[in-house]
Amino acid sequence: MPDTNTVPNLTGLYFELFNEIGIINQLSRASFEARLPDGMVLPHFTVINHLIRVQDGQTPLQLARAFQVPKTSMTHTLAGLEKRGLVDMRANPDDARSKQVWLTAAGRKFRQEAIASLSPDVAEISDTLSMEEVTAAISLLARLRKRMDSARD
Amino acid sequence: MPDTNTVPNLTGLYFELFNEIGIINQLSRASFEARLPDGMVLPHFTVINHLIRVQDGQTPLQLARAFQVPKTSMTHTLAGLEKRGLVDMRANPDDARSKQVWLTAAGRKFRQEAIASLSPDVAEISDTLSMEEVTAAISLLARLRKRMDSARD
DNA sequence: GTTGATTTGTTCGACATCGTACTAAAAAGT
DNA sequence: ACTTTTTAGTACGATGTCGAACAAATCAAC
Repeated sequence: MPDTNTVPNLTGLYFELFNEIGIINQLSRASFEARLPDGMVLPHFTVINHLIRVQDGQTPLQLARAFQVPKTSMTHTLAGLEKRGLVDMRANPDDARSKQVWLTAAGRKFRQEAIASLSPDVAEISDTLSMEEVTAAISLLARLRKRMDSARD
Repeated sequence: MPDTNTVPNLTGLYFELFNEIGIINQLSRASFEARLPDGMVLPHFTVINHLIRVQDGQTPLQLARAFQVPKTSMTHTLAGLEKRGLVDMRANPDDARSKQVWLTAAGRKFRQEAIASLSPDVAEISDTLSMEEVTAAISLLARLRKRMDSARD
C-alpha cells in the first residue's frame, strides 16, 4: 500500500530525523543518569565536561548559549553544582553584572569518576557504528545544529 | 597542542555524538512547541503523529515503549490529549487491565494543522542537508537506537 | 481452583525545566 | 551628565517528567 499517511518528502524526512533524535536522547539520558550519584542529572555532568573541554571561567550566559537552554535553567543547574562543591562561582572582574564559573578539584575528580562509570555503557553499544560513521554523524549533526541555531531569530 | 583534555577514542566520540543529539533535541523541541497551541507540548504531537503513522488503538504501554518514556509520563501525556478531545481512551476488549488509544476526528484535524504550521520552520532549515544525507542519518541513528534499546537490560 | 507472581495503569510526591517579572550594571543616545 | 536601552543574573510560579507505591486483572504453577 503506498503511503497515504506518511509524507515522503524532505520535510517529512526531517520530522523522522527529529523523532529518532528525540528517542536516542531519551535513552542516553536515562542511561547516563542511572550511573550518576544521587540527585545529579545529565546537565550537571554535561556542564562540567564542557568546562574542561572548552575552558574554565565561562559566564553562566555563555554556558546557557552553548547548550541552548534558557538562562534560568542554567542558573538552576549551576546552583546544584555549586551546592555540591563541584564548581566555584566568582565575580567577573571585567563586568560586575556577570559571574565566572570555575571548576574545583572536586569537580575535576567528579568528571573522571563519572566518565569511568559511564564508559562501560557506552562501550557496550560502541560496536554499533564504526569510528568513521560516528565521525560522519557528528559533523553532519553539527552542521544541522549550527543552522538551526542561526535560524532561531 | 595535542588533546590533553579530550579523548580521541571511540567512546569519546560517542559522548560527542550524544552531546550534539542533546542540543538538536533541545532546539527542535523549543521550535516545535513555539508553534503548538497554548498548553500543548511536543509529546502531544509526537504521540498523535505516531498513532497515525503506525496504527490506531494502541495501548498506553505500547506507546510508552515506542518512545522509551516511563509509563507514568505516558499516562500524563494521554490525559492531556484526552482532556482536549484529541484521543479517545477505550477499554481493551481483550484485556480488562489495558486500554486502547483511538484518535478522534479532532485529533486527526489537529495533526494536519500542526504539520501545516510546523512545516515552514522545517522548510527554512531543510536546505542544510540533502535528502540523501537525511536518509543516511536516519538509518544510522535508527540502528543506534535499536542497539541502545536492546541493551537496556 | 487456589495461591503467588507478573502485567497494566494510576496516584502521589519530588524535582527539573522554563516563562515572566524583577534588580543591578553597563552601554548607547542625546 | 542624564536618560534610555540593553544585558547578566535571580526569584517565583506553573508545569512537565519520572520513580515509588499501589490496585486491579491476568497468568503460571501446583
